[in-house]
Amino acid sequence: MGNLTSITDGTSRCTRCRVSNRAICGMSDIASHAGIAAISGRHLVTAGQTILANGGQASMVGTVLAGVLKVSKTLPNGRERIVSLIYPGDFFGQLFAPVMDFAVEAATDAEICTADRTAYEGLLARHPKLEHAMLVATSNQLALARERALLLSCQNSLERVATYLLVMAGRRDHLLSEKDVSPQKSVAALMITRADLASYLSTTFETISRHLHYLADKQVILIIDSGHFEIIDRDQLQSIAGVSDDDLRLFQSTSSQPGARGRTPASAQVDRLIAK
Amino acid sequence: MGNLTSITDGTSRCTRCRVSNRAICGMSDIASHAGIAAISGRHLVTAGQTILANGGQASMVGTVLAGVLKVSKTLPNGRERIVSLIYPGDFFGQLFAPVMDFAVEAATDAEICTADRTAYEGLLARHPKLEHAMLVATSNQLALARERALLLSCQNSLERVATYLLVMAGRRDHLLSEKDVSPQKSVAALMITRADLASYLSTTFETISRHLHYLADKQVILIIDSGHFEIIDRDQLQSIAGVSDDDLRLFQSTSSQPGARGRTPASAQVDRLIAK
DNA sequence: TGCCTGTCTTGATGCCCGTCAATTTCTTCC
DNA sequence: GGAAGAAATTGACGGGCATCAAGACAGGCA
Repeated sequence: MGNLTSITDGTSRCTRCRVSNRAICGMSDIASHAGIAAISGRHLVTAGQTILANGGQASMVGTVLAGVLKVSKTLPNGRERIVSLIYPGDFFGQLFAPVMDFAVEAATDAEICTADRTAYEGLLARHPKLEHAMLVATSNQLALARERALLLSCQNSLERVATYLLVMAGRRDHLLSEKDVSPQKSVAALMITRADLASYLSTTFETISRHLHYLADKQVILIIDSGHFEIIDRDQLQSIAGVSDDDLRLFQSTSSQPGARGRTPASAQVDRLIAK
Repeated sequence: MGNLTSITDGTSRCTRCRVSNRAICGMSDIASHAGIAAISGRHLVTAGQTILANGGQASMVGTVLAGVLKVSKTLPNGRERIVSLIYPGDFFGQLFAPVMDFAVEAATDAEICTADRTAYEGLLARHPKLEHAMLVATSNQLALARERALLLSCQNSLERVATYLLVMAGRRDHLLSEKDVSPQKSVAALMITRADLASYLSTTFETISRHLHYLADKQVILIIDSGHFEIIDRDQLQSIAGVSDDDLRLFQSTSSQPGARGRTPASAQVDRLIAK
């Protein structure tokens, strides 16, 4: 963790963590809570920075506090793909395997909370409740990975773009509703560059650009700026995407704890990072 | 479990189970071992039979003893895809969620060992070692699902077919080597129909047929019959697939326990099912 | 043997979308 | 404010592969 920018201030205790209502570390009992605090620390990372390298040591695991991380992998032939995106409250890293199968990088400037992997594994061994929470979270990640594999193979590129817009709009709606804000407009924020999005959706940024403008021409969405899109006709967008509400819900839950509906303490920095 | 064909014979104890060296249930301590035996039972299923329906109750979980199961899902537009294949020793089903996100069906005639889901979850709660084993297995499944998503999105259809042949040949080599058999030839058995394979590889059976004959024309493989292919030039096949040995290994381990190298007791039925 | 059904093979056609290329717009930094 | 570079837009072209279609082949059954 030597190359990460550490933060030390009065808010580094887990109980006051801004994602404690969503993250693994907020779900466990007091004892393990204290244990996590002892082995973890907060860090700032800048967009593009590598946190864990593919093929390198799986030295740590962590949770995203703000911003977006990308999990990516490169094939021998040089083609690279973003396998999954990690949002605030989500766990990242790799347990029980010393060598990373994937790379973890910051897709945007981000704030993360990390712990030494083996120390964390020791904590899991000592705290069954924490291990249980970890199993639930991993099961959810597995369902999500399979759902993604399905969409990648069944949908054409327009459908994938439409689905991403719906998911991101739903995610923001959900976050805002947690803060008792009910906005008139439903807005999808891409949060990441077109190139990253293209890699994630398994297409090219030219194709993404074309599809976004096609949807705007059809009056289904309104382009606010190159990173924000207002959903004008949600029904039609969903019809184009060809997915059910259930499918969307799977992706929208930023929570490791399905159905958890805690209150997020207001945080100017989270707002800024989400609004970005 | 009412509609499954149950088996009751002298071999239904977990300690004598033919996949106990690979499966979850073989990894835990004696106490949980006994617990599993109390809530589980063996069943025969025939090819095409639905074991757990998408959208239905997640009533049970289980382990495959012989044969192949397919995990599939249908999108609202009617397109169906096989999301993953479950081989002997692998866990199947869905934990901590009452409604199935996917369907589980028998791709071939198969023998499975099942347990009531909530009873199994209770067992996990009482036996931390079992829960730990479950977490390790789920983490591995997650890595595998991500690897598959990567290959689906990075490889063209010829590369995917080549990869599948390598994986299946490697899997068989590995199983045979566990029995101290070292065959001259390396043979890939598809084990499933071209239609299922097409769905799994996200292509059509026509394309699969073309690619298999293309590889045969190039003297890379030899068509034994429509379901078996001898690997003549492994290096070239791997070069066509464009994957590393590491990538292949991820798929080949039928074991939930990475690196486990136990002895499989010889079993005529397993042999028949593998040879099929 | 002949019919039928399911699986596999092989050919012809079209289109989605990746690739290349040329601008245009936005960002950053002096 | 202007230059340099990155990101995004827009157009033209071609190939991989899905789709449609027809035939080959094998197994089951009367």
